[in-house]
Amino acid sequence: MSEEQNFLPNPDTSKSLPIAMLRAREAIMLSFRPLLAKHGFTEQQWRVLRVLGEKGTSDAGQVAFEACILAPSLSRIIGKLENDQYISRFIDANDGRRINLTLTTLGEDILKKIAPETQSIYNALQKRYGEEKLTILLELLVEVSDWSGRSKVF
Amino acid sequence: MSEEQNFLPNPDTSKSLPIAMLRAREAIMLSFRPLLAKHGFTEQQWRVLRVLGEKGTSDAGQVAFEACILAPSLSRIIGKLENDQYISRFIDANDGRRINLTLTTLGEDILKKIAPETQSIYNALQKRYGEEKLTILLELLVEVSDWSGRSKVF
DNA sequence: AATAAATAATTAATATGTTAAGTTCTTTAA
DNA sequence: TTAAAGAACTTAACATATTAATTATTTATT
Repeated sequence: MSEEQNFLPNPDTSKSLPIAMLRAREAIMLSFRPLLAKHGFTEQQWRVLRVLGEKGTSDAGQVAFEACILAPSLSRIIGKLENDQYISRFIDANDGRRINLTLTTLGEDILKKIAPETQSIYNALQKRYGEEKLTILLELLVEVSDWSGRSKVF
Repeated sequence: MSEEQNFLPNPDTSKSLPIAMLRAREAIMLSFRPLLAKHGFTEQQWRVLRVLGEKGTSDAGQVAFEACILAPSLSRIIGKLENDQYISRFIDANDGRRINLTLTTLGEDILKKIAPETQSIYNALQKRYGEEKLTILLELLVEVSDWSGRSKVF
């Protein structure tokens, strides 16, 4: 019989929202990670490429927000992606502080190659969990993150 | 007018479940981080202390699963927590491979001191987003992470 | 126009995430 | 019973997270 103490007044970890988000995210990423690993990308590198493919040329600040990556991390990530020729960066003509990022042809090609595979993985997840269930979950998550007008969070 | 390309066949990042989880988690953690920082703990260190307070003495594997931390990260974290006298570790009597972890008196004291503050923060979040909404969200998240019987995920 | 305040990005320092390799101990099987 | 397989933890190597400090540029003030 193990010694249970539980002198805590707050909800146990199984009812902790931040921990539940971590676990659920991990469960989902288990399906995606092998694909990314196969192509030699990390999650974060892939998010940067996706955002650039989606929004077109964008400055680092926009990419950081959209990809949910803090500025210091992004600096290193784009350094590597540029070095590997997937993106190129240049100073904004109207604001010398801003760095614009854009996909190279190589970056576009790899994106076009991998994106369909991620779609089929996502379809499998929808089948597994139920499409409407995932839709509701997504809505709730967006609601939580949009509470204060998503201002200055990143 | 910025150059939109969007040659991607998969859902845009605003509809990506993993990204939505990241953002929502970040929105929630914004409320908790200042408290932890005030006491000099990281999120992960705090999760380890919470788990030990909740479950009592546990081996490293259990703590890793409960706190949602991979084994290599946990090794470093418990090294620091032990060094700072919040926990102590000793080899299991029945299995020489296992490391048992337990809170020290100092660890229990700090837990008792901080836990009530986290509770009031959580109450504020419930008021902000609605209690039933958070409950539904939590249920959906648990459902996602429990899909394959939570076996061997960690 | 000169300077202070604000902004965008980077660098620095410490901690954690992730995968692979290594250690030690336990269990299995020949 | 002993060598092989497996399990639990640690170490290593590289990438990212987080906060603070720094640099360069722009905007606001006077």
